[in-house]
Amino acid sequence: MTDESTSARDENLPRKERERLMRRSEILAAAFNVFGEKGFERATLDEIAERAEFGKGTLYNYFSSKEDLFAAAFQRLLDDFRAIADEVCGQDLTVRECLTEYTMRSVAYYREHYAFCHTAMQEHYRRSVEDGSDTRKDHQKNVDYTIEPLARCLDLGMESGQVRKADPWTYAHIFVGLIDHFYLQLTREQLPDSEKDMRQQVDTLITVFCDGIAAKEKDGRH
Amino acid sequence: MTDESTSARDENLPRKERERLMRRSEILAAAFNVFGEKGFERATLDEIAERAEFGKGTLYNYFSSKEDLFAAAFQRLLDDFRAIADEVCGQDLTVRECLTEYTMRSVAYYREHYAFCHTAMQEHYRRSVEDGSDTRKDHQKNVDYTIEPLARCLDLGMESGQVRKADPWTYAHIFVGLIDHFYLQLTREQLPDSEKDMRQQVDTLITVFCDGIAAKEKDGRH
DNA sequence: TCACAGCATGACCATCGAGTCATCATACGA
DNA sequence: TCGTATGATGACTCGATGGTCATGCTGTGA
Repeated sequence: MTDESTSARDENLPRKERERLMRRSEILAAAFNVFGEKGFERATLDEIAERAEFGKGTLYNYFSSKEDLFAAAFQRLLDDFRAIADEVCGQDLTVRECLTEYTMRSVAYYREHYAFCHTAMQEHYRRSVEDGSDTRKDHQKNVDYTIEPLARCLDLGMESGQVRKADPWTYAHIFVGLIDHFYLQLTREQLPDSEKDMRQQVDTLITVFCDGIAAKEKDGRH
Repeated sequence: MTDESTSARDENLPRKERERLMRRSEILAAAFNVFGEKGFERATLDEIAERAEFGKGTLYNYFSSKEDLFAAAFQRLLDDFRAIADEVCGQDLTVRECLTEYTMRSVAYYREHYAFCHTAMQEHYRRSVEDGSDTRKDHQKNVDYTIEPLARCLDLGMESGQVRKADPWTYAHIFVGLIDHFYLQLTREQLPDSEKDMRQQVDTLITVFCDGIAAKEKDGRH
């Protein structure tokens, strides 16, 4: 739902196309809000259309069904997280800086789109148990997509000697587990508001992780 | 949903009454399953009735609405947790034994009724944000009800010098936060199956907590 | 200015499910 | 055995909502 995620993709398209994407994006934004507030079932297409300032029929010019609209919103969520990882890892940072930055930004994103993140996780879970598919595998695939750049970053860190040699994906998953900690705090509204306090907390967590994965040295200094 | 929670309340009632409670309990059990599998909105009274082997109309002789049925199921959940706390704290145990036993049993309960616990938390959350009431306060009231015996147990521990003097409710809440750790693992299907391994994990966690709240002594021994 | 393509629209339809109630089965007391 | 009360039942009602489509509007190019 970041503006960048919209405009970045539009750049040099004919106006018609750009406008169409714009409208699609507005519908998606409304869907984010309504799905977030009401959950999938209680959200109505009428309300989403009204919020987006379109008629209901218009929605069907952009999405084939309520389910499809939800899937698109969910995909947007994944893309946004992936974009954060891409951007952070694209800069020339140490592994530690990378992880810190990623954590700060993704928690900020969580906070901003808290309601939809919540609904998305619920519905995703419900869907994966519904049709008997393996929950974990499906979920894992999505998580992997969003953090792939982090895994690559860790891999590079291993080659450059910053990080202990191991499977980078394993470390990436452990890292995500640690971030969940913040997500939980968010749910309980226990997260500090100020950027400074937040950075302090993130730093504590990153220290634990970085010490845990740091290349072993003889001096063992923290 | 424990059998005890049903029969314990029935003891010496006239047969009519007992049967009525029994049937109510069966409906509640079906509701646990269907709400758990489908979530509140997707669950239908037809299915709940079918599972309970009653006609749909019969449900309305026991509960006034779908909402009411859900509320009753939710209350049953709280009562069951409360019953665990009551029973554990009723025995003559040290604080540490109490907490260990409570953890083992509540995690076992979580595991058995995982789906409904999940749905219940989701819906409870949704409801509390819906009507603008304060989420945290409402949620806290329910949590407090279920762990009240634990708070009392901690309070006694303080008087008998086992536990550092402080607000027992604060400690009780911290303790619940720690248990959440297991709940999360459960969600990810990462919890050990064997009783022995489980007890091992619980012990680790309890040690952290007990060391943290132990009355301060000069020798400072772990 | 006109014709046409593309798109927005909301009235309409079909489905679904919560909740009702007339009816029927059963138990029990007279 | 009969009459009554209690309670189970599922066909039915009715509102809500996902999805459709005939209509009309707007912008563009001739």
